[in-house]
Amino acid sequence: MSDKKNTYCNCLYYSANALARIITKKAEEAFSVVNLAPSYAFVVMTVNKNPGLQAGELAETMMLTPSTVTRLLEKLEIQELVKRHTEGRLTLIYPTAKSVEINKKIEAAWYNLYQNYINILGEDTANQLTENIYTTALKLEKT
Amino acid sequence: MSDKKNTYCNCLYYSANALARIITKKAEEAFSVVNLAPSYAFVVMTVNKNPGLQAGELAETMMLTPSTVTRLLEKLEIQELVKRHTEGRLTLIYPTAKSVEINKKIEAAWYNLYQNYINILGEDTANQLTENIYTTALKLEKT
DNA sequence: AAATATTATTTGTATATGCAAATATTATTA
DNA sequence: TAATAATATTTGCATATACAAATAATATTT
Repeated sequence: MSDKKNTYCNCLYYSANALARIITKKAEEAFSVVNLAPSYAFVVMTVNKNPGLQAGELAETMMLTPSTVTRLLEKLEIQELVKRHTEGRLTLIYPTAKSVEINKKIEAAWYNLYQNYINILGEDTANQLTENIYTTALKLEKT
Repeated sequence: MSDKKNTYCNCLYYSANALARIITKKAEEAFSVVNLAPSYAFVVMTVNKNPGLQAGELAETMMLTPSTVTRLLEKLEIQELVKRHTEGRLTLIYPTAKSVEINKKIEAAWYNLYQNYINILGEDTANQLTENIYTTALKLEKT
């Protein structure tokens, strides 16, 4: 029984995905107050902070593929939470009245998410792990 | 620019998902030699090692929801890589000739995945991180 | 300047995953 | 023993994400 449980826990693929699913669930709860799935909330925050950002830059920042970002932007545009402006082959993204209006709520939700998991993990532990995970992602990405 | 990159890297949701996507891509490559997406490969390995395993146990072991496991099993059954046996309200899962036959290949692929990332990260570092991620997932799950 | 290569974005399609509800079975209580 | 509760699995539906190909625009070369 516990054999089964422990067979794969030393596999980074397995562990990383398990953690991602669990923390995503928490993030969904946290951002539900603004009716946004977490990645959408991140797009809105990022665009609010960087008006005129290129779609490709956003993809790189979020470590998502361009096609995924296109899909996120499509849906956010329908909700009037971003505005796309095509300039030549570039797509520049801008905040909207609505996105600016809810920005504080989004950031508060983000903060609540943070509080939630540092309460469980401890702040230093959580921060160290997060940084470790991030730098690992960067290392593996470059291969 | 690098502001944008660094805004979210201290968020566990963001980092964990980024890492999961990247390592999943590597896992997909590794398991492509057996034409299986990683989660399917894990199911096959697990069932080969634990014949008669319950669907729910498998879900718990893999930290996936029961419905997801049902979907995985459906598709594996079509490919004759598992056999489901309904006993009352339980579903017991068994290996097949085919799944037993490819088990060594799957385990080799798994080992290659491991070699791949420990080459980049260093074995001890990778193992420590993996364990850290796993125990964190467990902690957060229980909340 | 025309031809070609590079770059940025979008679109068609596929898939993994989960939630909530439905179903089916077993256990418990009255 | 009949009624109810608990448990295990499956189904209907929704969604995030990616790959590969298509499109469109700019840069480079000849």
